[in-house]
Amino acid sequence: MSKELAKTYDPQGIEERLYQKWEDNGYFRAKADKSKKPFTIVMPPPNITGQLHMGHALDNTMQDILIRYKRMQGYNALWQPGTDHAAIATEVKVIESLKEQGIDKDDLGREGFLEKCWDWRREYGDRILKQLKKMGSSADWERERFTMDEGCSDAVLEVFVKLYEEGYIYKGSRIVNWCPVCQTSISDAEVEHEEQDGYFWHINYPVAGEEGRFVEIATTRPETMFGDTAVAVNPEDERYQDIIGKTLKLPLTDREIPVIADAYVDKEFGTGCVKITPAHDPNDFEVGKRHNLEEVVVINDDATMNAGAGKFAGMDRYECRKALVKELEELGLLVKVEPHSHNVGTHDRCGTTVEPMVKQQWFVKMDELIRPAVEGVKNGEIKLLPKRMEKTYFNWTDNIRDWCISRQLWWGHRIPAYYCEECGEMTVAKTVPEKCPKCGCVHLKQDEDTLDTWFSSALWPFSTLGWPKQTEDLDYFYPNDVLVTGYDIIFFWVIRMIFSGYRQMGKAPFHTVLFHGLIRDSEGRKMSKSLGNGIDPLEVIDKYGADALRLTLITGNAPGNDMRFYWERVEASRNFANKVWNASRFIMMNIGDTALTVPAKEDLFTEDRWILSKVNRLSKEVTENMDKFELGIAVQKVYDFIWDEFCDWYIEMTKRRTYHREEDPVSANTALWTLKEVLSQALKLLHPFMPFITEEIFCTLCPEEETIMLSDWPVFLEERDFAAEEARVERIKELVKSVRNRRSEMDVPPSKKAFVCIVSEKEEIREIFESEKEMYAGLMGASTVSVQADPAGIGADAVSIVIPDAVVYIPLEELVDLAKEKERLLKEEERLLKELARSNGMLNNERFLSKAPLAKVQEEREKLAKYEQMIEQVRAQLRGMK
RNA sequence: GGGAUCUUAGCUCAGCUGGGAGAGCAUCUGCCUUACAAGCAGAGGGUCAUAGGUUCGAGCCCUAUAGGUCCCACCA
Repeated sequence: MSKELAKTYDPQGIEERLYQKWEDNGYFRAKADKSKKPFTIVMPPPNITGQLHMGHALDNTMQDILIRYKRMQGYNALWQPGTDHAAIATEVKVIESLKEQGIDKDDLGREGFLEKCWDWRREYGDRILKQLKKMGSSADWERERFTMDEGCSDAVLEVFVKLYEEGYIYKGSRIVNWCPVCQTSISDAEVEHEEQDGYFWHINYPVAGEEGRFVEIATTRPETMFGDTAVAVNPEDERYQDIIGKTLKLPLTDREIPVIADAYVDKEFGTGCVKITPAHDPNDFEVGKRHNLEEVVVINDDATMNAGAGKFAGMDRYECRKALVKELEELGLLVKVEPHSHNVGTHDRCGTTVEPMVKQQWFVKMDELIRPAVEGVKNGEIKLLPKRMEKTYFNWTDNIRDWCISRQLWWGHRIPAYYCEECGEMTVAKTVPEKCPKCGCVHLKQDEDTLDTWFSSALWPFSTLGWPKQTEDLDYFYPNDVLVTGYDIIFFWVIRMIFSGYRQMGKAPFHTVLFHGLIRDSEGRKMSKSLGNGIDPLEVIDKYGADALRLTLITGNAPGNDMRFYWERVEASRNFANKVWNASRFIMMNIGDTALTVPAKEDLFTEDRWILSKVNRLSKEVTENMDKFELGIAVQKVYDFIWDEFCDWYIEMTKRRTYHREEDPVSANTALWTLKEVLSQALKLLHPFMPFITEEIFCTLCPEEETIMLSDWPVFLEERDFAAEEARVERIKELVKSVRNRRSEMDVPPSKKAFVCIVSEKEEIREIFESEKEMYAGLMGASTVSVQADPAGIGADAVSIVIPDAVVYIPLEELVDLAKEKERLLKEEERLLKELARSNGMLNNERFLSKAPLAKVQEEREKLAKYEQMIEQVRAQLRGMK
């Protein structure tokens, strides 16, 4: 392969080619292999209705980073992908698309409609997975699963029947959240509460048999009055003691309802009298149960009023409200109307105001099932990151309510309950019973309802591995290791996976849950279709490449925090990619066809040891942060190393050697070898974050290697730790920076090379600056450097710079202004005096000396000595000027 | 109503167990130095929301206040 690279990094073309290579070579595959340690992540299955959005991009980037990292560490890393049938979301989409073709769902019938859903799934089901590939996702695609495929459906049946037989699943009449538009019940988790402005209508209910006496109730939903079966007051409320037990005439009807006493009523709120509508309000439902009240349903499934509403029958609930209020007003029963804002439940899918309805539904009894899931997090078997998510988690588990799992939809797993058409007996079984076990009748009808989509995703960590079959994969890859997901589905999904894992497998599904936040737009708003502020990750990839997008999503963000998306940040990431590209290009250009040999240890220059030591420790720090799931910190360290240390210093330091290789081939070989060595280490550390560019460079740099993906993750090596050389280079950097700074301040053109003289009384300091001259002279624009013990021979017109343990002189006759020099030195003295005061203040503090750690005190003493020495030098300079 | 979280440079955010405030972008100055102008060198810019407290020492821990965001919740 040629070692020529283009001048700027162009991700187009490269990414697709490399991805193809990875897939073709089966690098993503994971096979159960007892000789290796497994590392497993299951991908949160995206909906088959989905298009890649920033949330997916972030979620999958994080998973891919972890998987690639572990794979390089030698783990058998499985990233299990798949998609979710997304019951209601898909059904809505399919209905919409049918409508465009002028087809009505009901005309198709159940079978016909399901066919259309499967068509949809075939057409769009893996669209999003293809998009995920563009991100560089290294999932084992051959294992792709679908929540409604045969195996996953088996798992659903198995769990349903088991939980039913164990008594955890029951069918019952309860108040459920009903969506009148989607015409299905929904679980509590699917209800979003929003503050809405409404009214409080005060209505008089006449007391039966007592002409002219009324009870004033206050309601936000007057139309439900047709379903009232009582009015309740607080038993302690002295205002109403005398009417408890009396009867009221329900206006506009011929019904009479009792006044009951129930502690649920708040005396202070409203009028202290509450109309009770058991069929249309969850609280009233409870009150009704306590007082044996009738449940009168007055609203239809489509939110129109039924016959119970008398002449308002057939009207929409809100139309009825309007007409009813008008009528009450005319009758003189409307006392007043107050503005009132209150929380209204809406369906998270369609935004429709939820109607509480009494319905026969299927539920999972949660109180007992949730216990191991609570225990598992409490005892640390499962860690939630960041830790604060545990509070959210417990907040939910502590207030757990039974889970309504039936949906009045067609697309989904149909509930395996069968009813005898003769005697009505219900049988729950995995397969259709041949006959009714009670009466023997052979005509059985399956329950019309399907299951909540989360019922199947709750089983995802093990259903994807073959459960309920006891497969080798299941044995090897379960439990999974890490789950990566957004904190927004902690209730929907995470909790349900955890309790299902404990219940069905006897083990937690994973040991760590890594939560990430939301990606917002540049103004901090949620990205949403309705706002039209979403940024398409595919567009970002087209413009800047997948690596740049990945880097953008990972940097500068702490786990669990939301982040804002800025194009400028992508540009910065792209610039980094280009930097890496060009540094590599430079190195490869210099290596050319040279055959490099491993240098003898004594041939390594100070700077070689310094950078080797730096990258060595970098690998340790990156590994530590990866293990803590601090991906942002990990990649930041790699970024800083490559740009600030490797490119800005080391590469510059090697130029004098690589440019004059014929003069000293050994030195050039050592430099080139070190450049290559450090670059490949850095590329490996960067690979999980930026897989494409690192692969492209690595394979060009090391043609003998097949891929960076399967190379060994760098580990810290004691023999590559060069503390002394690091200290020497730090001294030199300090020197170079101060000289550059000075030159810039004095507007010395970079082209002007100057003589630099370094004066130090200390032998060991002189040794450093003397022996490393060649390394740094060019970096600070010096023509020649002289290192001496005293300032003899330096003219009074040289500028001086005080650095620790030395004074640097640069004769710049024509540019020197003595008055300014003096002013500058006085300023420097002032600065050092402040430092001295601070340091002395601490060291003179008895309590600091006695209480602070010894190392800290020592550190402070060293600083004090340094400042004292520097201020002495500054003063000596000032004295010399007089 | 309960809870979480945030407030750090002009902007977006890091700052993990308390020990002299950081990055990217933006701004200013000088450089097209044969890897990179998507770059190099240098500079400016912060009473770490406010008020108390704990501590030898607080951006970090505690309490209160103000403002923002989010989640949960059956007050009709």
